[in-house]
Amino acid sequence: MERGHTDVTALAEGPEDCAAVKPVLARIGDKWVVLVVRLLGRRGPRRFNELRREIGAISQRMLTLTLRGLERDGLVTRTVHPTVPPRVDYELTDLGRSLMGPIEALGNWAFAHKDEMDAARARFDRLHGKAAPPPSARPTAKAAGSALKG
Amino acid sequence: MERGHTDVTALAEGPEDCAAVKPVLARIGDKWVVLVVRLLGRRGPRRFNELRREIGAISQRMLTLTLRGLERDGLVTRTVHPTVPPRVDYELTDLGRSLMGPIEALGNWAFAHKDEMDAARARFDRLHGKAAPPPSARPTAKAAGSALKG
DNA sequence: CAGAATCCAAATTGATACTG
DNA sequence: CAGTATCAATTTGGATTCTG
Repeated sequence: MERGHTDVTALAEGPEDCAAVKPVLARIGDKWVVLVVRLLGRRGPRRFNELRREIGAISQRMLTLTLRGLERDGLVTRTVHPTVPPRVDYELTDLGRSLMGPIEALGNWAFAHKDEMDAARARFDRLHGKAAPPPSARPTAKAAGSALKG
Repeated sequence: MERGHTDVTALAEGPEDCAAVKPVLARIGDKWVVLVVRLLGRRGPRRFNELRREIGAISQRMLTLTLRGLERDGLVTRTVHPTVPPRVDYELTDLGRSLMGPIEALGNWAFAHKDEMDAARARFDRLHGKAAPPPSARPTAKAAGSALKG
C-alpha cells in the first residue's frame, strides 16, 4: 500500500469529515512544515542547526516548535546522541515520507503557477487602488500612525 | 499543459525558489482556502451565504477575507448580479481548478492518515505528561491559572 | 550545540453593529 | 443578501537570555 499518496478518488465531503481533516490540514498548512518535510525528505536526516541554516529565515523558536509539532504528529523522529556537545538528529518517519507525495505536488503547482498568481495579484491591486496588502490587510491602529514614518 | 498538476519531478530547492513559492504556499496553507476550493470545485459556483452555510464554522469576515484573497490570486471569480436583494456568485477560475489536483491529494492524504496522526499525538502527549497543547503551546499567562481546572 | 524560558510586538480572528 | 467597519481577545512570532 505504498503507492504514494493513496489516489482515492472519492473523498467524503460531509462536515464531519471536514472537521476530522481540519487539524491535519492545519499542521500541513503551516508554512514551515512544508519546508522542513521537503528538506528532510530530499536530503535525509538533519541536525537542528543544519535545518536552521538551510531554511534560512526561521527563528530558533519556530524551528523548535515546528519540529516538536511534527514529532508529535508522528511525522519525524527526534534522536538525541548523548555526546558533548549534544547532537540531535531529525528524520522523517514512514508517515512523514508518505506525506512527501502530496507536498511535492503542492510545491510543484506553486512553482509552476507563481507567475500567474503574481500577475493576478498585480491586476487585482491595480483595479482596487490598493498598494499591496500582504495577507489579510486590515487597519491595525499602528498602520494609521506609521504613514508618516518615511 | 493542462495535464493536471504538472508532474515535474525535478523541483528546484534553492533558497531563492523557496522564497518564490512561499507566498503561494501561504495562501494554499490557509485552512479555509482548502475547504472553499474543494467546495467550489466539487459543487460548482456558489453564493456567499451558501458557502457560509456549507462550510459551517467560518465567520462572515473570514469568508469574505478568504474569498477576496482567492480572487486576488486569480483562483476564483466574483460575479455580482445587480438584482435586489444582491446576488454574488463565486466560481473557480482555470487556475483555481488546476489547484484541485494537489488539494485533493492533500485532502486524501489527510483523510487516509488522520487516525495514525491521532494515535501519534496521543502517544506523544502521554509520554510528555502534557494534556493537549493545541497548536504551538506556550504559557500565555492565562494558561498558568487554568492548570487546576481538572 | 540544542533548547527552554521570558518578554514583547504584531498579526489573526470572532463578535457585533451598520449599510446599500 | 452581501458585505464593511470597528473593537477586543487570542495567537503568533521574533529577540533575548540562560542552561546543560
